[in-house]
Amino acid sequence: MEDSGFIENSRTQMRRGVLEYSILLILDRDDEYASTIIRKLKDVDIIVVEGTLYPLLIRLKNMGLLNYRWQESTQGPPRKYYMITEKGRAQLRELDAAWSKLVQSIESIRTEKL
Amino acid sequence: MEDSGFIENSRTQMRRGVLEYSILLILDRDDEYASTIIRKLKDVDIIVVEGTLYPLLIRLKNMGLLNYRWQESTQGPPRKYYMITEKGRAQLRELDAAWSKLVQSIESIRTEKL
DNA sequence: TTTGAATACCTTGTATCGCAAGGTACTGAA
DNA sequence: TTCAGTACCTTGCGATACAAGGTATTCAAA
Repeated sequence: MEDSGFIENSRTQMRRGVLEYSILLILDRDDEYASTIIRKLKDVDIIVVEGTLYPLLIRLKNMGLLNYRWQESTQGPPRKYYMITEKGRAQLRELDAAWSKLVQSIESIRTEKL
Repeated sequence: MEDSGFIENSRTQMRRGVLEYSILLILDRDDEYASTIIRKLKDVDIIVVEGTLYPLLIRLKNMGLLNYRWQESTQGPPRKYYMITEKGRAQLRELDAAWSKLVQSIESIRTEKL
């Protein structure tokens, strides 16, 4: 790996850490299908591709955190709209806490409360 | 994977994302050897074990972001004190920016600036 | 009616990386 | 000289994001 690959790599790892969290946050607001989720994440510079998202959605669905319904589209094949379940919301609240804690932790290191 | 393994798993992934960043932050303040780094991270609830840290320090050293010197200990074998390099500091500044951006991104999703 | 472009969903193979577990080596005290 | 404590390092495994490629549906244009 060459030089500034390090930064890109590190950035990628940071993004990975919040992927599941981000998706649950988005679906907590509205039901969405894959392309919209990808676009919304991209809008805030969290780049995700299909090959990452589909297996992840399926995993979350199998864990009972998400569900989906098929919905017709005016142009193109039907879409799989994912929605968050009650169980998903419960987990989301825990992830909220975990994220806040992590932000605090980093802040502690930065300000030398060690 | 069973039920609340999800949260623990997600927490772990979040931590992973900031590991390199955390280590550079710590070494930006003082030179440290492995055990101290592990303790400082643990103090802010970022759990890391030896098997994770050693390869990581070696990788950062090979990339020229860190250096080390041997230093005697009053009890036990000599210690490998790691210190950050100029190059390391430069990359750290970029990670600072990347981290701030990510915190902003999550905040955007949470507050619906989508 | 058939072809092709656009859209959507999914799978496979690969590389990375953290972690559990286990190994080596140095030190000082019993 | 043996043992406990400390420190450094490696190996094998599992999880997972991503690149690349595949299938299916729709609609419009030829």
